Amino acid sequence: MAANRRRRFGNVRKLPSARWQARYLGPDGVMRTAPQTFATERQAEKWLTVIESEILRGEWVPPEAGEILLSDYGDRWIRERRLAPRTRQLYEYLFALHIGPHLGHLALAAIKPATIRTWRGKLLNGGTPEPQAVKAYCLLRAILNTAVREDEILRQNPCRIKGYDRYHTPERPTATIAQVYGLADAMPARFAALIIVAALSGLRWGELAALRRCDVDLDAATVRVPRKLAALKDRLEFGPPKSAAGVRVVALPAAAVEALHEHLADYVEDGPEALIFTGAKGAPLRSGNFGRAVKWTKTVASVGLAGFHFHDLRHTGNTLAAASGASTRELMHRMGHGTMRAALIYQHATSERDREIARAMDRRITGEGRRRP
DNA sequence: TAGAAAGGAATCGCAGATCA
DNA sequence: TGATCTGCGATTCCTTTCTA
Repeated sequence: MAANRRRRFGNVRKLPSARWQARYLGPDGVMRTAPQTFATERQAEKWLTVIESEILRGEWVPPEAGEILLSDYGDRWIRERRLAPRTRQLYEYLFALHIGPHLGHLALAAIKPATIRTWRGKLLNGGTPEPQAVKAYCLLRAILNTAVREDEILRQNPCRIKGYDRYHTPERPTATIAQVYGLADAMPARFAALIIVAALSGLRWGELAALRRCDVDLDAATVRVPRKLAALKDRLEFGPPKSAAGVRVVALPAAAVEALHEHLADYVEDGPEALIFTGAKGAPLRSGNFGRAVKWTKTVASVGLAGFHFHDLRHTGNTLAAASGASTRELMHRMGHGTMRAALIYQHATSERDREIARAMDRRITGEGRRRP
């Protein structure tokens, strides 16, 4: 029995201690020694066979790669990824609060599915809301996916636990017509029309804040949505809606036209470019200022809508349109959802049908005992 | 469907304007 | 002159939407 034998892959040799050592040349050209010695030659050869099979299957990773700490890798991942500032901000927050403190000290290779299960349990038991825990899990999975698929320093992603990436989102409330008008009445007068138009058009906050005189056609009872107003970190910016489908013309029920008519006369400056909805001093609306100006939390509670969000007015409009007979496709048009290519092709037909929906909404509004000053 | 990105809610602090 | 209001920026947290 030779103390140093040549093999097809790697080699084994007997050490002076009488134990056996295995070595092999990796696909990266680096000669590596097994992390442990073996009692018998057979055991050393078996170990080499396993390594060879990993290389042949394309599953081999440099053993030192998995020693990178998650804190370092995650930090670099967030820094080097092409992310929008807002998303980067979100990921940094999630990593710093939920991932780093619990798993940051671990080497990538040391993170196993069991580690993930324990970590999630700790988060939830520590009072982390489930949606937060899910977000943190999804971020960690994305980071480790890069380690597996792009950097090839991990063989498998330990974040592969069924159900950990989902959580139940409670359905948002909708208001009745009477509640919408009650809310409008409870608002400072200059914001009453905003509430009614928001509820009856289904427009997003940013779309409403960006509306100009030239976008509203009271005779045709339509409102055009060509842009949105986005509150960025350092400025307000007018831009196109979130997607091409967001650019649309929405038919308004007569109740919304009536509210807009009064609002335009009382609160909107002359000129086609004048913003429809502004603050008391004419500045563009910002959600923060609006909430404070109208004491939103208290006001919605006073009309029996505690916990109601401004965005829920959009859901209210959607629900009302649905109850008025709008199909899913028609609803998507009103809401400005993105996957409605066919609807855009048949834009004329959709516009006509949209007008019908607005009329049906009117009938429903009248039927529900509308009260308006 | 996963991953990514953006929108929105809520809140706080600061500074300037307004008013009694 | 001090109190209050308002606009604005920043931050954290959560939800929705888009794209590959």
